[in-house]
Formats: sequence, structure tokens, C-alpha cells
Amino acid sequence: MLKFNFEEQLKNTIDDFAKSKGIEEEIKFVVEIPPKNINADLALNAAMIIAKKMRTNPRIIAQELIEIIKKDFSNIIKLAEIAGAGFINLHFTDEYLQGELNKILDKKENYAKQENIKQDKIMVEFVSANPTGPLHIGHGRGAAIGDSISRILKHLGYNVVKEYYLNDVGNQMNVLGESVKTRYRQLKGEDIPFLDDGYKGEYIKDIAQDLINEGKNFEDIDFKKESHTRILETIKKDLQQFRVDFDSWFSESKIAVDKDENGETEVDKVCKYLLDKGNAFEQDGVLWLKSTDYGDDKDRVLKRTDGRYTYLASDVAYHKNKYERNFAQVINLWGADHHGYVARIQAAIQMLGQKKDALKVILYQLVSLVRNGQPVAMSTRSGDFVTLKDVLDEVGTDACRFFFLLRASDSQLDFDLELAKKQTSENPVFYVQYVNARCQSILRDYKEDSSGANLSLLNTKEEKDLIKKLISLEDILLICAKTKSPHHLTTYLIETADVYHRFYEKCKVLQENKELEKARIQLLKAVSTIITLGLSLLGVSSPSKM
RNA sequence: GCGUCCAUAGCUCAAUUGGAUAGAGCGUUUGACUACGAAUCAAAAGGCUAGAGGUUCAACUCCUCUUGGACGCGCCA
Repeated sequence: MLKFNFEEQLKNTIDDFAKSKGIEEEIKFVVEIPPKNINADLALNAAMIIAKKMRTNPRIIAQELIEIIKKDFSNIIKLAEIAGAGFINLHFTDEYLQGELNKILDKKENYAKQENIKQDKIMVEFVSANPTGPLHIGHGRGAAIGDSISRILKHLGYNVVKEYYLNDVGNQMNVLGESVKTRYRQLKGEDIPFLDDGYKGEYIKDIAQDLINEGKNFEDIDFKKESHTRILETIKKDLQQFRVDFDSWFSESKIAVDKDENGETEVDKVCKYLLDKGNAFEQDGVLWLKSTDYGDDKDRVLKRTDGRYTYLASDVAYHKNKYERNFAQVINLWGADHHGYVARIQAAIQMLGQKKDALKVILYQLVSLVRNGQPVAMSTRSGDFVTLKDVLDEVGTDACRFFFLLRASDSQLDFDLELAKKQTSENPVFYVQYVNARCQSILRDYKEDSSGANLSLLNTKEEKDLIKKLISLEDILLICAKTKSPHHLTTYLIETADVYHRFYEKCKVLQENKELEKARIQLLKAVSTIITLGLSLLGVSSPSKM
């Protein structure tokens, strides 16, 4: 724990200092891990901010601040120096680094858990693919991101619920049933045309064929129900293979079909509520949501002339339900093709009395499949998309998840199937997993007790760099939580692997000097802990042999 | 036409959300296995951050315009 812990500790010191200079406002300084080309453990920008308010030279302020830091934090900071325009660069004492290393060794897989975190309930809603077909590769990216954010938040100590919203009512389910029914009849030899707007994928025929094989009477088959159930089973199986499990499956029928004692659904009620509050209005036989009041560029239809509700109406009721379940924060993962939807749902939750930031929508860009640098067709003529399962069967869950988590969600992702399968350093998954394999190959043959090793013997540059890298995991997780972006963790693991392999080249672990050997064994244990923990938060395994 | 996101090394992408000399991996070139796993390491080359203005001590990051891409724009879900 480098940055955030230290920021906390410094806050009072800096505020007092600012007050002594006659500044009453809060100083919004940051402590950061400096760019790679800077030789320092942490950098502090407070002097520049204070100097700006005082209209004076930041380097003078920095010098005064340095004296105070040296005095107050001598146990943590061994060197503080001015750099650049007025940055204060800080270097940790060896004792501090060893202490943090010990924390990793003590806490093991519980390292970086936060003790004083707010116990707010957070919901992460993701995938939520319609049960009209198997998950495709795009759903996979959403699943990986949503699941990893949840794992990270959970690890830090938040109370997280992962939910899948199931759009299992509405016309699409009828179309699904009819599609299967038509295929069934065609397979039975009837010469009938397929539906114009039916689902054309091969999986529809597969379901029809299964139903035929089961030999039930045509009249007895509820095609809609059978199709829905079977597809949902497939989705659940795929998610299981992808190591994604949901805490909760929320069916749209709960809010759009189920009625209370007055014969009203949740959708009926929320629309009435919005109408009463003046957030909705009727015009030309249509019920409109006045979303322009909250920044949307058009008002949106809630209820059509034929009396049926739109998808939006369900979604508003669904979000109302989320907040009724006391989620302080709601995170939704949507494919970027739904971006037009953000403004209206943001508008809706504000009408329901929530603050705008009670809902965070993470949009992820679509995935392009590539094989050896050449684009792969994403859908076939028959209407099948490349399914998540196909990709999982080909490259494995580890590689698939890691690749999805490699990039920021708002950048388009090229997924190279051949690269993901490679077992060389070109493939970052193996590069990182190899670290643990190397550690374990030494550790499993080491029979002595290394606890109580003298960690101060770890004093080469490679060893110290490695320790610093390991103990910054906590900061990385906090950054991931703050930005809701797990890719920082992926990048961190690759960097950590890099630092480890460098250490490994330079510092032999097993050797004559038994005291140093012990200390390095302890370091290996810490590396193994951090890599395993980090990968597990991405949902990736870390085998001890590869 | 309107809107959202994007444009960074040959390629794929980072840059801790306004901070220092813009970093990685791959690819390329050159080295390192009679030491714990060479699935590795060391070194080099590679950049006017698409272009033009602006805001400020400080801009890849914020604002305006231009160019080029992806995706939206239904009383579909």
C-alpha cells in the first residue's frame, strides 16, 4: 500500500501547513506513483497547489514542506527531494518496505482487503443478454469486465451483488417460439416458408431437432417455453465455463407481468408515479417520459398507442426496483451500441429521486475477432454469430478472460485467436502465469522453514523493485475500483511479471548463503501470493505447473 | 443531418482522469542457456499524441473547428 495510505496520512500535515500560510480551503493534492523514467517511489504535487494559491514560487514552498515531511515521517520516508516544477519526490525506508512485505506474507490471499470501507451495497448488472440465442463474443467482454469489477470490489470489502436481467417477456419471446415451431414443422417434412423476422441461427434448428428426438406430441409442446428454458440453460452453462456466476437472476416478468392486489404491475405503478409527478405526460394517446428535462435530446415513449409498454418502461421500473433493494450504487455494463440509451435511463433515475452518480453505466466497445492478423467474419450467412463457447473451446477460459481485460473498455478490441493460444512470451497470459509456475517449481522442493527470515538482506535493486511492485497491488485495486476499470490490474500483472523475471535472472534463490536463501524464499512466496490473487480477481487461474 | 465514443511507435494498446523526459508488449536488429523452468533475460532502433486554434504555471487528457473511423438516432428489444 503505497499511495492511498500515504495520502491519508499526509492530509493533516498538508492542511496544517496550508493553514500556517493563511490558506483555509482544502488542498486537493495527490500522491502518485511517478512515471517510469523518474527515480522515486512516490511523488507529491501539494507544493504546486499551495504555491498557486499564494502566487509564489512552488520550489520555495516545496523546500519548507520537505523539512516537515522529513521530520514527521522519518519512519517511512528516507529521502524527499524537489524535482521539476515543484514536485516532491519521496523514497521509502527499507524498514517500511520490509514491513509491507511482511503484511503480504501474513495476510496471503486476504492482502489488500480494506478494513474501513463503507459497507454500501453495490449492484453490478451485466451480460443480461436476451434469452433468444446463445452468448456471443461481445457478451463475453461484458461478462469478463463485469465479473472482474465485482471480484475486485468484493475483495476490497464492498457488498456486491452480481445480477443478470432477463428480458423474458415481450414479442421477442413469441418470435422465438414461432421460429422453433416453424423449424420443427420443416424438419418434420412440411413445406412451409420460414418467418421473415424469425431467428435464423442454427441453434433454432438444434432445439427443434431435440424436441423431435424427445418424441412429444406436437400439440403438447409449448414452443415458447421450451425454447426459452433451453436457451437459458445454454447461457448458464456458457457462463459457468467462463467462470462467471451471478448472485441473482432478475426476471422482467416480475415487474411487467406480476400484479399486486390492485391488479397493477410495477411498470403500471411507476408510469403512474411519473405521470403524477409531471415527469411523464400523455399526448396523442401515447405516454411520454419527459427525459429532456434531464438532458436527453428527445422525450421517449413509455406506452404506445396500442396500450403496450415499451422496453424503456420496464427498464425504468427495473431500476426503481434496484434502488428499492437499497443499492447505494448501481453499475450497468452495456455494449457500446446501447450508448444512446444512457441519457434516458439517467434521466429516469433522477426522476425517481436518485442522484445522477447513483448509476454508473460502463460502455464497452465491440470485439473484432482476428486470426493471425486477418479479420474473422463475425457472423455466418445463416445468422449465427461467433459464440462465446466456440472461442472458449478454442482458446480456453484463462486466455479469453485475460484478453478481454487487457484493454480499457471504451477502446475497440482486436482479439487474436492464434495469439491467445500461443504458449510463448508473445502471449501475455502465459507470461504472467509463468511467474507463478517458476515460483512454485522452487517452493515445492524447498523443505525448510523460511518464516522469520531476515528480510533486510533483500537489498539489491532487483529485489527492492520487486517488493515495491508487489506492495502497490493495493493501490492498483483502489484505482480499478475508482475508475471501474479492471484493465489496470491486467497491466499491473504484466509489469509485475516483468520485474519478477528480471529479479529471477539476477538473483539466484537457492544458494550457499542460507540466510539470504530464506529471505528470497519469502519473497517468492509473496510473489506467488500476489500473482495468484491478482489473476484470481481477473477470473484467471494460476497453475503451479504449466 | 443530429448525437455518443474513438484517433498515441510498423502492429495491438497504456499513461493512476490536468502533471515531470508520453510508456509496455509484439514485430525488427544485436547479444545471453555445463546455475533454481530460455514459456526467460539484456541492449538498440522506432513519436510534432490525426491536423489547426484556444484555456493555464502545466494538455495525449479540457474547449472550438477540420479530417478520418466505429456505433446509435423506432410507438424494436
